[in-house]
Amino acid sequence: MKLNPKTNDAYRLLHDGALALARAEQQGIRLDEAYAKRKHFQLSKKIEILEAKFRKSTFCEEWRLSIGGKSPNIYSNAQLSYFLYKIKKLRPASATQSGQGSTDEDSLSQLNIPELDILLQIRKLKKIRDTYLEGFVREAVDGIIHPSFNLHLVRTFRSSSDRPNFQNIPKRDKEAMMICRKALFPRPNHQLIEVDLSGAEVRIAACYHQDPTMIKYINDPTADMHADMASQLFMIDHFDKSLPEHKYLRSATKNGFIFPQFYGDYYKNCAENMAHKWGKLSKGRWKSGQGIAMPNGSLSDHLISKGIKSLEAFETHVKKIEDDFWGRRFRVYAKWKDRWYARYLRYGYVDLFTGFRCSGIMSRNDSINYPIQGTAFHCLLFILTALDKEIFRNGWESRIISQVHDSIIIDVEPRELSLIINTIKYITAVDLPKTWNWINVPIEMAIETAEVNRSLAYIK
DNA sequence: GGAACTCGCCAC
DNA sequence: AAACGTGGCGAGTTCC
Repeated sequence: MKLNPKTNDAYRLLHDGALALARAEQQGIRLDEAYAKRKHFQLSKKIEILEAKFRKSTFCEEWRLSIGGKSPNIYSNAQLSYFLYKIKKLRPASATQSGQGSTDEDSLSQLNIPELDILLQIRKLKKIRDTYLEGFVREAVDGIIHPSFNLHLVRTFRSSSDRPNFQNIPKRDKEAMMICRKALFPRPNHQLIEVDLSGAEVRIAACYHQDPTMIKYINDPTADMHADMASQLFMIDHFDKSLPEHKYLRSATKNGFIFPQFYGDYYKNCAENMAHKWGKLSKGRWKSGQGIAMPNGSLSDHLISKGIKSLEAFETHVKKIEDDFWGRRFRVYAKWKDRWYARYLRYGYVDLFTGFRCSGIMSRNDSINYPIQGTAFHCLLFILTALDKEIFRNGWESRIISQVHDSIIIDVEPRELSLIINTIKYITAVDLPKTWNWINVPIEMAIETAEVNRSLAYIK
């Protein structure tokens, strides 16, 4: 891509940011190599056993015969797709970009073939072993990993990371998270901490569109956008966050409706995902007792009692809520999106508050998303750079070691912990809005810490 | 034998 | 009118 900072300030941010990130790269992260190799071995054993089990199955035997008695390559999705959808003539749940029947996790599990679950288990373990553990060991020099952080590769002016990529280490899946993150340590007698720009993109978006409803949600600690939308989408009369069922639907709404809507998704996808992926409801007409549990019965019973009896009816319902979301609740935001895209069509570029310019061919969603993503990252980079400067100015031992778009990971000398935290808070609350006066909502950093000598798996 | 592709899957 | 944004990487496959 063409790097196109428009102003001297934009150039300075990248220059100073690159120096700070270079120091993080040079510092690196300690790898417990013996652990990584031990885990690698254990995973190989497990994979071997699962593979043997799979190869003994009638399903695999059928597959073998279908290709003339050759041993199938169980890691070839092309072969698997051919066997499932051309030989066995099963109906693929979805298609890949090139139109082939898909063999991703969602599609395979919908076929309800027990042997395929073994295959999915193998895939998961191989991902952990080959991408993460093997990558860590391959890239370590004298027991230290030095990942690269790039500022010049991403269309939105975010960063990327490689050799190894330190921005996609498993976190959500508990098992994968523990195996991978237990390999990574601070220097001896130090502790790892992670500071996170909370709701970075939503807040930065608000600086652009200045929607009063959104600004209220951000400023009012008692307001809860996700809960409000969950109540509306699932027709919950009295939302109660202390009920696990309501808490689950709140998180489903956040990840299945609100964020996708902000990225430019539309009601049909949202409705399908909310019903199927999160609500565990079938396609078509619903029966009693289906879906996830609710305080009184199942989700299907609850929705049927509200007059929504099928996925199609739910889609219509979600469409109405989407119209309300953009047409009433966040209408200022919606109007900003229209104006913003119109301006891109007219000029062929969009400018960021931070002095960068995104140009080139963009979709409507791109033209809206890029500046928000980029600007949110620039806030993080500003904080990271200023913190790095303070660390060296004061001669502290603590070191920034990594960064993941809206968070910074620091290897902290325990006696400096409160100095580091106070410095970050000051930079975020005072220096940042003073430097960039277009910031008109509070920007906050949340801090999580691990105890001394504990791995990245224990940050909380 | 390597470049470029597809697919799947990890993160934000 | 159209319809989810950004990356990196491993394995398999295709092309030259």
